[in-house]
Amino acid sequence: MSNTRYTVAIHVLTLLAYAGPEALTSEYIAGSVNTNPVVIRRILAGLREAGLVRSQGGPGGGWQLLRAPEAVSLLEVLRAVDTEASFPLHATPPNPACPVGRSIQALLAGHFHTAQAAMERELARVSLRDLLEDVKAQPA
Amino acid sequence: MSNTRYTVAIHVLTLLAYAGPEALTSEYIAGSVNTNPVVIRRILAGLREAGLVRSQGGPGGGWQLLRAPEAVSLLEVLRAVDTEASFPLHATPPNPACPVGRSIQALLAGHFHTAQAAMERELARVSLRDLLEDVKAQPA
DNA sequence: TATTTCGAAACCAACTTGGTTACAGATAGG
DNA sequence: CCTATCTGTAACCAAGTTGGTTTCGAAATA
Repeated sequence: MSNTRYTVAIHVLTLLAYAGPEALTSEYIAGSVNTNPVVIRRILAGLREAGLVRSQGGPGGGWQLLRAPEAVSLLEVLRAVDTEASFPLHATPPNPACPVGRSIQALLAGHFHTAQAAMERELARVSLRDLLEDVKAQPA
Repeated sequence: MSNTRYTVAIHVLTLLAYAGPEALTSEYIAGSVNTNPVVIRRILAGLREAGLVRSQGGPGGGWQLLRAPEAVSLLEVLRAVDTEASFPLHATPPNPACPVGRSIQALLAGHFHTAQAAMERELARVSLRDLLEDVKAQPA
């Protein structure tokens, strides 16, 4: 997870929640994120596959959130953009003739999974509504 | 954290713990990890700066663990190789004229920090000794 | 002194990343 | 049915990262 797509995805979804039922174009969204509309469409395409948003072409079209903001957790967004595992293992398989090399991957996979699960538990506790409320509570 | 250095570092430290007081050369270690000795030296150089290992040149030289295996947690190893933050924020700063763009980074930084702290708490619970015991408990 | 080992720099191919251009297709609305 | 406005997608790019490799100097041992 060494890319910014997760952050951008949360940003965009919060923006859609902020906009309510109104559809936002990728160009408008790109203006808030400060990037290119195609980048936004790429990320939103993944969120659409996950069932979080829908898109509509043509005039007046754009993107809308499909769920209530309180029903979308940061964990769900992570799963939707999930690039892959938190901790990659070896680039090339370790030497199976070595006792450590033989077993280290399975051992680490277990510990890494436990650590990641703890992280995900925290992300599951935060919803788009939480973010939305904090945004609205901001001083102008 | 999208590289394999953390995994390799834990592998190497476990190997050093397995070897006890005996010094292991980067070439021998590379044989277990199945990579190039220079790659091993690069990673061990960082662990030496963190005070976890020491190196010695010349014949009979190599690398040794400086601490008792039970006194080295996976969290400490992570900190020693730490490439950087878990969740990178935006590539370019969001639009400050947008209410969401203005506040999203600070909000996410907080939530990401909480999530990472939970992950680190789990990594802190596992020591090199735990790994060593599991390796030794392996069937031959 | 000869051998072994680390230290460090330089270089490389492969891959990822975010950004950009370009254009086809769909849709709403007059 | 035309036109302006959207999305969808492919293709391309520069920049950065990654793991690996070669090379050579320095230090240490015996």
